[in-house]
Formats: sequence, C-alpha cells, structure tokens
Amino acid sequence: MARARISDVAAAAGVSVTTVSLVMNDVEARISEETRRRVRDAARAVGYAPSSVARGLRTQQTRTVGLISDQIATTPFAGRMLAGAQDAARENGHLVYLLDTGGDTEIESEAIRALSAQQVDAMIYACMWHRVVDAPQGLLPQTVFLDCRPAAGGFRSVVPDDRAGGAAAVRQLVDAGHRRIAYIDTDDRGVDGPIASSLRHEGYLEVLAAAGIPADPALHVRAETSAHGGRAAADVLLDLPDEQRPTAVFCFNDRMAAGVYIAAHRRGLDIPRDLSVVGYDDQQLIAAEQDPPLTTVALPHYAMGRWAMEVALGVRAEGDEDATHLMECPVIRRDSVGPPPAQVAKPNRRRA
Amino acid sequence: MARARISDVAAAAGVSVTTVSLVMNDVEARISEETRRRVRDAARAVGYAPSSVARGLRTQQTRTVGLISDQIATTPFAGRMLAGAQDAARENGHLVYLLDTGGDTEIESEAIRALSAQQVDAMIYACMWHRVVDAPQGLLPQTVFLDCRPAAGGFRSVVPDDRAGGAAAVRQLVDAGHRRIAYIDTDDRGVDGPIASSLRHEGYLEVLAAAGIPADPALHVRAETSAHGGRAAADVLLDLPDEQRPTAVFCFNDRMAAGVYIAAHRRGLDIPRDLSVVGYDDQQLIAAEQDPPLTTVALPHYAMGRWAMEVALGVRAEGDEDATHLMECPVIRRDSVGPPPAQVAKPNRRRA
DNA sequence: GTGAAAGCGCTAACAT
DNA sequence: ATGTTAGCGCTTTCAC
Repeated sequence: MARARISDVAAAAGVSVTTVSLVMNDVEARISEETRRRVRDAARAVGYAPSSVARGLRTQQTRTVGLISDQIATTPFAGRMLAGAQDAARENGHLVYLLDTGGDTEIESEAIRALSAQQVDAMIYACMWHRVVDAPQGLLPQTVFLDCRPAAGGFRSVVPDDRAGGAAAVRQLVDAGHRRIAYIDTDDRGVDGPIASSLRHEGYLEVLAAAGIPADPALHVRAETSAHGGRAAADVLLDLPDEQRPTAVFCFNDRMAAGVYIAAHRRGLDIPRDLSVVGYDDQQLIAAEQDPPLTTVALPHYAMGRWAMEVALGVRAEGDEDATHLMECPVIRRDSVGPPPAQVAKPNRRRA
Repeated sequence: MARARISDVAAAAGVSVTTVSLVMNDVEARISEETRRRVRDAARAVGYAPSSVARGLRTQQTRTVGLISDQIATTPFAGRMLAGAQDAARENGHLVYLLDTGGDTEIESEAIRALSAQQVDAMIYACMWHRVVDAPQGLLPQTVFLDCRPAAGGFRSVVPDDRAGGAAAVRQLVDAGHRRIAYIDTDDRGVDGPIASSLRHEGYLEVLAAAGIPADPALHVRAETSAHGGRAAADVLLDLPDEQRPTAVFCFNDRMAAGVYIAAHRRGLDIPRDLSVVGYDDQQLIAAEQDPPLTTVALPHYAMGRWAMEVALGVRAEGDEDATHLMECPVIRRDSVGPPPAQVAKPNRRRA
C-alpha cells in the first residue's frame, strides 16, 4: 500500500489540504477545534506521515545536519562525541547524516558535495583528537569545528581546554604534597600532531611555578603513547638517583599511565603509597580497571559534541563568528594519588 | 547568492532542462558529445549541484539509509560497525542517517517515524552486542538487523558466529596440548543477556568432546565481565587442588582475561609458561597492550556492518528473507598461549 | 474559518 | 538529437 498523502487526509476529513497542513503543523491561526480533531482522526485513520522530502523542497529547510569526521572507527572516544551531537540534534528536531572520511581528502570533498546536494541546514566538521586542520572547500559558512580548529580561522570551534586540564592534573599532585612531579609526554611532535601535548605541558609548568617548584627538565620525558611507552619512560624516571627521582607522574594519556603501573609493580612499588600517578583521557577500559583505579582527567567529548550541534543549529547563541570555545576537562578522582612517601622508596633496581 | 538550479544551467548552455538532466545523470541516450561538453561547462560555470531533495521527491528514492542503534556511546566496538556500514553506503552512493536511541523505546519509535518521514530507502537496526530483540513497529519490511536477531523472525540479520568462535578459541588451547581448560563465563544470564555466553560455551564443550576431554563443571565458572571479575574467577580456579587446576583459561572477554593476568602475576605465574589464556573481543586497548599480548578472538564488527548495509541496499543478494547470517570470528594469535607446563606449577597460594 | 492555486527543483513521458 | 510539460507532496499567499 502506497504512502498516504496530504490530499488523502483532506479527502477523508472533508476539508482542504490547506487545512490539513495547518493542523499538522500546529499553526495557531483560525481552524476550529472541531475541525482540528476531524483532521487528526482522518490522518490517523489513513496512516498519514508528512513527507519531509516534499516539505524540504517547498521550505528549503531540511532539518538535517551533516557531521563529517575523520576517524570514527579507531577511537573509543568517537561515540561520546556523536552521542552529544545526536542528542542535541534530536532535541531540536533534526536528523544527522554521519560521514566518516577515514582521513581521505578525496572522500572528504565527495562527502561535502553530497551533503550540500542534500541541502543540509548545518554542518559539523569533527576530528577524533584535538588538532589544527585546513578547512576543506565547500563547507557551509556557519560550519562548526569539533575537537579541532581551522588553521586559517573563519569558523567557530570547540576544543578541550588542555592547558587547564594539564594544570588541574598537576594540581592534584601538588596539593597532595608532591614536589618532584614528572610529566611523561607523547613523542609525537609533528606539526600535525596533537597540540594537546604542548598545552598540557604549559599547564604543568604553570602549576609548578605557582607552587614555587623549579621545573626539572629531567622529569619531562617523552615516549610513544602506549602502555609500552609509558613503562619505558617510567623505568627511566625510576632509575634516577634518589634525590631526583619523582614521587609522582602525570601522563599524557591513560595508556601510558597503565605502563607506569606495570613498571612500578615490577619494582615492588605500591601505587599510591610509593608513587602517585595521574592520567589523561579517562578511558573507561583502562583507567577504571587499573588496580588501584586511576585518577585522570576526562576529555569532555559528550559536552563538546552537544555544544557543536547547538551552535550549528543556532539554538545556542555564540557571539563571535570566529571564536574557539574551550571546554573544561574535569578531573576524575580515583585512587592513584596519595601523599608522597616520607622518604623516597627504594625500588629494587632492575638495571642498577 | 542563491543555489543554481537546473534551469540556470539550461539557460547558460542554451539547451532545455531535459538535456541538462540527461547529461548530469549520465544517461546513455541521444545527446551529442558536443552538447554534453557545453552542458558540463555551463554547470561548472554557474556552480550547479543537483538538489537531492527535489530529485528525491520526483523519483521517490532518496538514496539515504537510516541506521538505528541502541548504544553508540558506550562501546568501543560501535565505531567499527559504523565504519563498515558507512563504507558500503558510500560505495553505493548512499548517505546514512545515524540515530542512537540510548535504548529508550520512546526515542526509538520517534526515530523510526522520522526516518520514514525522510523516506529512507533502507533501514538497519543495530545492537551493540549480540542479542535477541523485539522488532519495533514501523521498520521497513526489508530492514536488516545488525548484531542482533528479531525474536519473532521476519527480517534478515547478521551476528557473530559465537559458537564457532568459542570453539576456535578452545581449539587453540587443545592444539597446544592442554587438557585442563577452564571457561570463565559472564554471570549475566538474563533472558535479555548476551546469547554469546551460551553459544561460546557450546563451542567450548564441543571442542573438548571432540578431543576426548571430559568437561569438568568445576572449570566452568562465572563472574562479572570486568578485570575484577576475571581476577576473582582466576583466583578460584588457581586455588583448585593440583590435579584439578587448569593449565589454560578461555575467557568470555578480554577485560576478564586482563584480570586473569593480574591474578597469575600476583602468584608469580608466568603467561604463557605456567598458564595459557585466550580472550574474546580483541579490544585493542586491552588485548594488544597486555604483557605478553593476549591471544583472542575478534568480533567481526566491520564485516558485519558492511554486510548489513550491502544487504539493505540490495547489492548483495541474500536469498532468504528471514535468515540469520553468521559471521566468522577470526582468532588473533598473539603470545598468551603455549604448551602446558610439564607439571602443574605451584603457585604461591595467597589463601592457603 | 476555510479553500484554490502557485511553485519549490527535479525527472520522465511524450512531442517534435 | 532535443524540447515541452506534468507532476512528485508539500507550504503559503491570496481570495472568499
């Protein structure tokens, strides 16, 4: 059986299509209560659902949004960002097209073409980790950048406040009484790389300075962003002479923090009694399942996704056409931070 | 500047709209090469992009697909499934609407209404873990179920072959020479729960039987599906008397396997020398980062997503209107499986 | 308080 | 080989 049209409803209710349209769209004007009821009953009777396609053609508004992203598949974060965007879209009566480009610029421009052919009302350009990108051609002027910033500006964007996040992480440690705090950073320093690295480092230095603690360059080490990298870096740190050895470590991410746990445990060091550690990202599968559970800083993916969608749909007024919104990264307190040991614990040196 | 319409191109090229339409849609008929070129140049000159909305209204085909899912945000798997579906859609010139319901049936039916108002050409109903669901009202008849099966049948579906996956996992262990193989299962036995649990158990029993190994009920234990649960279960197993203690464990998932690692390491047991372990899911963040890396069984999310989309779009002919397709779960061999120890290792009993 | 009719941008049947 | 035109299902202006 074919779809019911508005004219079917009109015929069934014995009114004009105009009247049906007015009733279906809850237009306040004219139309008596009696007629409204008749129309609604008729609509239900014939199983009428308005065609968004026809409406879109007529009104030139589709109530759809295109969300272009680089890599949905490879990051466990993607979901939260999509969920935030999704929820905001639904609450505002919009549907979202998801287009994953896998980082391929060919696919990307094809995606943008397809979206503009669909006449989406808005676009969001999302990255799966905080970085600076070159804005592709063809985006709608009011496109919002999510978890990235366009190199040349010109668009609104929302990114995590990594500087403040780094500061908050280190503040946990300083407040617990630590003075020798290491930062295990990523070794990805590419220009395309995560700008979070330097931002978090700034936060780290800032808090040390505020606490009157001189920054020791030996305590800023780099490694690959994996448990393996974190473990290697921790080994270097824990091999430092007693008076220089850190009592706490702040890690670029939770995976590296997991590596620090391994290195510490292999040396018989207890966390947090002998060593405090703070991660970043709040990856459930890692942070929450460590023993003891890892204190970390969460990336506000859901909030960013929601913000981006609200701004894109114009339901959240953001004055500046060209501003970057910094979203707070909350500290998730678990059990990996404690006071520093009375005197630095002597690890069983593996390499001594 | 307003969007260019087909009539603008026609005017610019000095031809009729029919001609433009024919050229833009690469219809083989009539139209001379010369005219084709003129039209294409004109289209480029005026910046013409056909309106999918108008075309959709006219042809009653939108070249869009709706993908309804229960929980995108909470599982790291979601991405791979979406990526598979996405890629297949793109290759076939379709766009996908993503609708996450968060498991809310209210939102779900609203989502289905919205999709049918959009006149999507196809629908996919996806779950984030393998289970049996009640098909909601309003789905298109040819809807494909992804990672779930409709309780009442009537739709095509694709799910992982968990029975074969369980068998393959245990076969790794049997082939390595193990005879005392435990299965650490989930304790979620709800009717709504993961049917993977019993399926994998069947596979386990099947392989033991084929190898002539009697199944010891004491080696089938249940725990919550977390590292913590896996650790607790492993402790029970490793406390068994020498002659009964397993030399290998198959875990319902990788998180539990991670717990087994912890329990083993705390007892000074080496993996795989003293204990072999196989997980399930191939969660990158867990399996690949264990020390040693965990041998596991992968869930074929990408392949299932792709299969579902191809069937939904009708580009993959699947005879039966009402069949469940089982997708193979490949074994990912890493380093957690070895031969059984010559004699069962004596763990330092923690609770003895 | 209600209806008639134009038109959104396209495709396709029918003319020429 | 190319053009004319109806009509997809809706909203909206205008007339009554």
